[in-house]
Amino acid sequence: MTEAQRPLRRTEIRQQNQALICRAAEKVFAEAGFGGATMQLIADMAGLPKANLHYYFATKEDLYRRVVQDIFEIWLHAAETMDNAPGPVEGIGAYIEAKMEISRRHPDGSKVWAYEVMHGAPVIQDYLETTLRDWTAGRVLLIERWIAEGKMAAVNPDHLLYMLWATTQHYADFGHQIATLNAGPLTDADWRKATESVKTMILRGIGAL
Amino acid sequence: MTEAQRPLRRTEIRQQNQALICRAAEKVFAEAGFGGATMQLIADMAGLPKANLHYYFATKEDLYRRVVQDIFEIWLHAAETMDNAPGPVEGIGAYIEAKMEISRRHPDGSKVWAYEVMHGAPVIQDYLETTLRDWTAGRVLLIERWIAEGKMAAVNPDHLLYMLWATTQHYADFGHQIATLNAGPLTDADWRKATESVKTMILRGIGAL
DNA sequence: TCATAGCCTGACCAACCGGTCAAGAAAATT
DNA sequence: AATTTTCTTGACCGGTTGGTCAGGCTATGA
Repeated sequence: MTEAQRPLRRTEIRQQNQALICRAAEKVFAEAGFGGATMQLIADMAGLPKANLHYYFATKEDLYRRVVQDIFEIWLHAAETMDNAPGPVEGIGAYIEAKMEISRRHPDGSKVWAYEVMHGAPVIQDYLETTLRDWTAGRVLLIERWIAEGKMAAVNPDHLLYMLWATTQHYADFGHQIATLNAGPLTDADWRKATESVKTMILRGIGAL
Repeated sequence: MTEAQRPLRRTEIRQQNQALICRAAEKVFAEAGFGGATMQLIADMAGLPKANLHYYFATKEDLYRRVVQDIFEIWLHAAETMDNAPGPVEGIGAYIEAKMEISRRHPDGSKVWAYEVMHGAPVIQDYLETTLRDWTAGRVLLIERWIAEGKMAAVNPDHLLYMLWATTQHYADFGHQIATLNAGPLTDADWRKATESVKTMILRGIGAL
């Protein structure tokens, strides 16, 4: 990426190459799944010899785990938008916007996550049982409080969360299908319209509008 | 399955073995993706020697294509429930119920479809551009008529369809995640509650309730 | 009963896979 | 400058994969 300047520092080389490999791996894993991806393909995509990948990541599974964890981090970080909101219109509205933005900016990451979960979550099962479960439980309490305060209808909080995840991630995971029906990739305006549609339908669906 | 009775007819043998192989393939493709699945695994799952698979399906890709097409058929058939309905409450309500039932009965098929689309739909691209596009266009007209007749709010029909697909298929594709958060697979009552929640939120979301 | 056509399968193969390794190049340290 | 540590890479390996094939087996039609 950056043209060859002065010799790079050791730590820089490490970080830069690891990031380069992760980016390439994310794309290949998204396009082919774990089984269909090959280290050679990832190496070619990154512009490095295959043996160099194994210098930074001992096994294909280690590299895959790293990619999945990176996505989970991004995903969790966006989830914070839901907190500190006075009500569902602001909280859930902001969460939808954040998740739609991730679907747009990190479609490959979203796909790898989908692959992983569909596969039975062999790598991130513990995350599901700890971090995700805790986060979900906290958000359920938040939603129940909003319901008790009369700020939204008495919907089932779990299924509301599933709907939020499903709808927003669909624009990444099934982006190819949407692009085909749309006769081309979504434009800026398309994404704005999609986000607005999702927000309106869901917020009205939970009686918050 | 059926105990060895009288010798089977030729056509019966063909149909029976092809169905057996397809069922096994669906499961393996869903669990491992196209790249991760192996003909040996599918053969073991079907209880047949690997060479026998190649007698009925020339290549792994042929078998995969058949599995994807079978799912598409089921999917399309369920889509008919939306027609001949007086309004969105009946039409979309029935469609949600049908799709939730498919997610429950054919979770593996749904996952293979998801894999295929995430992969860029190399096998069913033509279906997307013909059959699915036509079906979608027809349903968009139907929804626009309902809107014009004042039976529902003026939502964007495309994004409504995406939401329907995303939400219902999520219960199949991300079933493992849901089961983990739910501390176990969904029961009959759980599925009924899920279907009701989805129906209520979406129908209210489009102003049909 | 016999011939034919369709079904079955163990053994095999070339291609490819993830991963190793030794030897060299480059940077850091002394 | 010398030495050590980290980085780089072509060549290689055992194991697995999709696919083949010859030859045996079984139902069917005459």
